[in-house]
Amino acid sequence: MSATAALRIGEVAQRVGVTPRTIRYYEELGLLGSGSEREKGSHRTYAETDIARLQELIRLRDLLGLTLEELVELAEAEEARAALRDRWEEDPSDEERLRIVEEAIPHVERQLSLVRGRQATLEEFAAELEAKLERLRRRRREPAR
Amino acid sequence: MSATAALRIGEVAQRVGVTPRTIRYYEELGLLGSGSEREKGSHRTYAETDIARLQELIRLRDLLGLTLEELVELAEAEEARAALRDRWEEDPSDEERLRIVEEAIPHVERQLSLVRGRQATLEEFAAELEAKLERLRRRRREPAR
DNA sequence: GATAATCTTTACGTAAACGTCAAATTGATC
DNA sequence: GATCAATTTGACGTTTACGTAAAGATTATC
Repeated sequence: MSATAALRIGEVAQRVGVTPRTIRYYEELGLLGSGSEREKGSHRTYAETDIARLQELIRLRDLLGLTLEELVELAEAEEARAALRDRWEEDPSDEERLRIVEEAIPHVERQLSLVRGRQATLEEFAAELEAKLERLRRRRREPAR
Repeated sequence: MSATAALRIGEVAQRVGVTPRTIRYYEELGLLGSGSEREKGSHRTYAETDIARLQELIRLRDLLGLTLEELVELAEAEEARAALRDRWEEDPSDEERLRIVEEAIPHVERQLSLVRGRQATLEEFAAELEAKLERLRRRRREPAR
C-alpha cells in the first residue's frame, strides 16, 4: 500500500463514518485493494489514499444507491489502476506516469456520468414537483378551478 | 377510493414496475390509503390517483434512498390530506377545496426540498469529480508534475 | 516484558424489503 | 352457472449489508 501514515482499521472507520466491520466486509467483497500483502493475523494498515477511496465508495453507495455488487464492478475496473498506482510510489518513470493518468481519466469520467445522470433524473422529478406546486398555488388564488 | 377506472393489483404493479407483493407490503406498512374499505377477501381496487401516489413513493425511495419507514413518516403527514381528498369527489364545497389545497402545498414543498437537497449534495460530488478530472488532464499535458 | 487497547478470525444473528408457495376465493367470461 | 385467470391470506424463505459475541493474537506503552 502507499507509504503514508499507516492507520489502523478503527481510525479509518471513524474518519469515514462506518464501522470496522463494514471495512472488513468491503475488503471481503474485493472492494478494497486486498490490503496488498499482510501476514495472516497481523493488523490491517491503511494510508490516506485508502481513506479517499473508501469515502468515494460510500458516497457512490449513499448518493447513487449503488449496491455493493455494482460497486464491485466499478471497482474491478479500477483494480488495474490501483495496481499501477502502487508502482507510482516506487519508480515513477515519466512514461509510466502518463499511462497511469490515462487509465484514471475514463474511470473518473464514468463516475461523473453516473452522477450527472442521477442529477438529470432528479431535475425531472423536481420539475414535476414544481409544476404541481404551481397548480396548487393557482388553485389557491382562484378557487373556481 | 376515488371514482376512476378501478384497476386491480396486477395491472397497477405492471404500470409502476413493481410486483403485487410489493404493493401489498406497502399497504401493510400503511403507505397506501388502507384501500378505503373493502370486504375482507375481495380484490383490491385502485384508481389513477393511487397509481400516481405509488409512483411518487417509488421515486422517493429510488432517487432519495428513503427507507420505507421514512416513507411512512412522510406519508402519515399526507394521510390527512388523502382523507380530505376523498371528500373532494363527493361534495367539494369551495371552502373545503381551499383547505385541501392549502394542506397539500406544504407537503409538496417538503418533498421538493428533499429533492433539492439531494441535488445540492450531488452537485458537490460532481464538482469534486470535475476537479479531479482536470488535475488528471493537466498532468497528461505536462507530465513533469 | 508486562499490561492494556485494539485488532483478527470465525461464526452465528438480524433487520429491511420483499420472494415464493399453497390453498381457498373472487370475478370476469362464455 | 361453469370455467379459468387473477387475487387473497397466511406463512415461511431469501438476499443484502452488515451487527455481535467469543477467544486468541498483536501492537503500543510504560
